[in-house]
Amino acid sequence: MTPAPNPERRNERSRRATLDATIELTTTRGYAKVSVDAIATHAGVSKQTIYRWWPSRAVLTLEALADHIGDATAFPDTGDITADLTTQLERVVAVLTSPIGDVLRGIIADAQTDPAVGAALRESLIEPPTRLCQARLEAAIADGQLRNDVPTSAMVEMIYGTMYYRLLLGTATLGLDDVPLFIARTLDGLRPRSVADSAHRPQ
Amino acid sequence: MTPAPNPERRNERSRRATLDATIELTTTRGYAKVSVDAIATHAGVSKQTIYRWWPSRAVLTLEALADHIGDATAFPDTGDITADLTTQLERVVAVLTSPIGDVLRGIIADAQTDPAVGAALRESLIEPPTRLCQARLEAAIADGQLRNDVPTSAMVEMIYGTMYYRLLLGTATLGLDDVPLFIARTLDGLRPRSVADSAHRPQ
Amino acid sequence: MTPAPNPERRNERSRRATLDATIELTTTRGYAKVSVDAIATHAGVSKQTIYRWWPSRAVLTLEALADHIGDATAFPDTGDITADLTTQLERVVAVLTSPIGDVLRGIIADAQTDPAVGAALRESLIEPPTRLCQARLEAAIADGQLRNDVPTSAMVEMIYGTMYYRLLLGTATLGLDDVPLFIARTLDGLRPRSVADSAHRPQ
Amino acid sequence: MTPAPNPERRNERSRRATLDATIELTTTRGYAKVSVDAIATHAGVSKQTIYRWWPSRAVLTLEALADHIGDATAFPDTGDITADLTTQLERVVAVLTSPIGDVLRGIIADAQTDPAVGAALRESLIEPPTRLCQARLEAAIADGQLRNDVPTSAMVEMIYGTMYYRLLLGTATLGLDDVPLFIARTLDGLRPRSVADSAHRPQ
DNA sequence: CCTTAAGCGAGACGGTACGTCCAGTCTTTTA
DNA sequence: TAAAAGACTGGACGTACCGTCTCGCTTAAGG
Repeated sequence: MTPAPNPERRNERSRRATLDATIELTTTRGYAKVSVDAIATHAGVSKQTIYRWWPSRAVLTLEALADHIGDATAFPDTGDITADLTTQLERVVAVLTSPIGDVLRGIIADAQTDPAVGAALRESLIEPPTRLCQARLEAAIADGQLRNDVPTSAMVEMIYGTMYYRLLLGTATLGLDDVPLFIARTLDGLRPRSVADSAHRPQ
Repeated sequence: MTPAPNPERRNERSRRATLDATIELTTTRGYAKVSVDAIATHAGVSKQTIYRWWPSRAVLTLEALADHIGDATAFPDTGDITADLTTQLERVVAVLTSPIGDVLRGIIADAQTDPAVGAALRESLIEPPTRLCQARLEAAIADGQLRNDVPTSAMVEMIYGTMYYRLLLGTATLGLDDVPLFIARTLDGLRPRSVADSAHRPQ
Repeated sequence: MTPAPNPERRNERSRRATLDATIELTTTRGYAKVSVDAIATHAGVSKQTIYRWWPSRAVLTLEALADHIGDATAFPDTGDITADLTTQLERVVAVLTSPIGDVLRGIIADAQTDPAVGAALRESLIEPPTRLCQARLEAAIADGQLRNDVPTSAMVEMIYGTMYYRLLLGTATLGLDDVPLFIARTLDGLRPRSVADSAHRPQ
Repeated sequence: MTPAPNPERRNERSRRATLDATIELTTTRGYAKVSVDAIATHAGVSKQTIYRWWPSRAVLTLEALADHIGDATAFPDTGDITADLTTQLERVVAVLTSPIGDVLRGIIADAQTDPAVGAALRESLIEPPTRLCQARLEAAIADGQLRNDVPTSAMVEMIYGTMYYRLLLGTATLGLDDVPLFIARTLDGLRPRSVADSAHRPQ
């Protein structure tokens, strides 16, 4: 094992060039067609330097992606949970349907093989927005806009689930227009409104 | 281009051996660690024969999976949609949490790169059960158990979305116990039942 | 082992088509670029039929070549050995410098690997003209035009050696103009004529 | 196209191991039965490294051969051209009749197909000894031991021609005993000594 | 005349080697 | 001691042929 490099001596110029080249190449050629060699060459950086600081192409790309997107994902709070979720999800969909979305799909693909990628993915791209979303949902529960007997983690899964389902399985296209419908249906539930709600409900 | 082989002259023994070896190897070693060479050797079949009938390891594995699972996915209809969905989803989860689930994750990963894999995946593993599910949902709508203003395709996405979200992003484990909750929450909706339902609903 | 086919039942049309296709393809594409598959397809013949009657592509090509050239290699006898050798060698050089010569080079190449090819080569293309040549040389010896203490087999090697040396090693081009020189030098010997001939001769 | 490796950074250990393994395998198993994979494995070297430095198995084997033989082919000069040629040719025949000779035949075979192999063959194995031989012949001409109206290049072809003819066409075995005869006959010429030499000579 | 056995076209098959590509490690030189 | 440069091992890829095999179809010979 290499004895862990000293981050203080790290060359910022190399780091920058590597991240930039990664974004540049993956968004134009497609994640799968970009080799570490290509990134190194394009960045004017040695392969060893890349492997010194990142364990794999997927993790590197993940960092490049996070760096590129920034964390300007502050969740709006207008008081109306439907409106706020819509605003936020539209931003997410906008990203997912851009070339960046394809890169993300490639990373998710690699995460199926390499647990470290999965962990890094959740930590850097999935969980931060999730936490903000859950906080907003908690507020909506406190407001009485959402029921209090469903954990917000489950709510998040319901909200994002459909989107990723389409993205990864390709069963349908994903567009900004879909967002209000996703949210409405998730929040509304599927059962007819008039009859007693609990009739067919188990547990 | 190779001039398209004649399926009538195909050797069934080779086909069987290939599919069996594929299941055997992918479920034990893990999809990502199985090369086409290994499958060929293990099946006592030549690599060329594999490439003659399947365009890629992913499509081969997909067919092996479909062959292995069989299409005994008839949807139950007891009259109670909640119970029937539960029965069915539990079967699905049972598969997804077995070694087969890991293989499927590998194929979904490859589908992100190769559109042909995505198409084959949808056609052989995703859409057939989906169609059965939608038929059952239509019946439930006719029964008055489900609202009639949401397309069944959207219902399917909501039902399966959460499951695949967990499976592919690894945000939480997936177990048989989760199924009733997934279904209950999806069918119930998230908003409190007492207040006017349409207040916050857009569109 | 296949139990030896019955030549009487052989299909002449297939034989012809195979030989013709072989000549056609090898002379146009080059021997090395012609596969048995290609010959079979081009001849409208099955591969099995080819392998039933010929042990290898090289032997097939050899037969095709012999069939194509014909055995019109009667050695002239005008009484003048120098003139006759020149006539004959010019014919040989004409063949060797045509596309056929390239095919022959390919066969000689294969003969280095497969002794059966070597044997067939000698038997069908090398030895028949050699025998005629030796007969003519015997006559010349009887005439007193050639010394009688060198076996005609050795004479043949000297006469053809230079030609094949150039052909196979590519040290120089081979042309009709070279023939008279080859012959003159071979027949003359290399030593100055005036001094006593045996001075430096061993044995 | 691969961007041409830098010879200065070449790993000598890999080079040595590759050349040694090539000699080892080709001389024991026979040139035709040795694959690049086998050489790589036997040398503990990756196939890519072999292809980085050599364009083909034939060229590699050629270099291995040249490396193995060394260039200790200094031509003797005792003043007696017959004796010197004999000494030298006996060395050549000794090599050609050893396992090395079989390897060389394989390379000559490949040279019929691949012009690059032919060029490399001439440059590394054929021409250097040829040049030394020609120099010795020039000296003999100056001595008056050989006639001055035949180019030494033609003399070389006559001297080596017979040998290669036998080697490649297999018309007769090649042995050390043949050398004095080859040389005597070549130097003597074929015509009877007593009569006027130029009688039948054209040109 | 009718069967029977061979040759045949077609092409799938097991197998071997090819030459390329990329991952990840190691080595050398420069700053 | 980080970094650029790039050669290295290792392993999978997909392709090309080889020579064998299996399948129906045709065709000639012998009962």
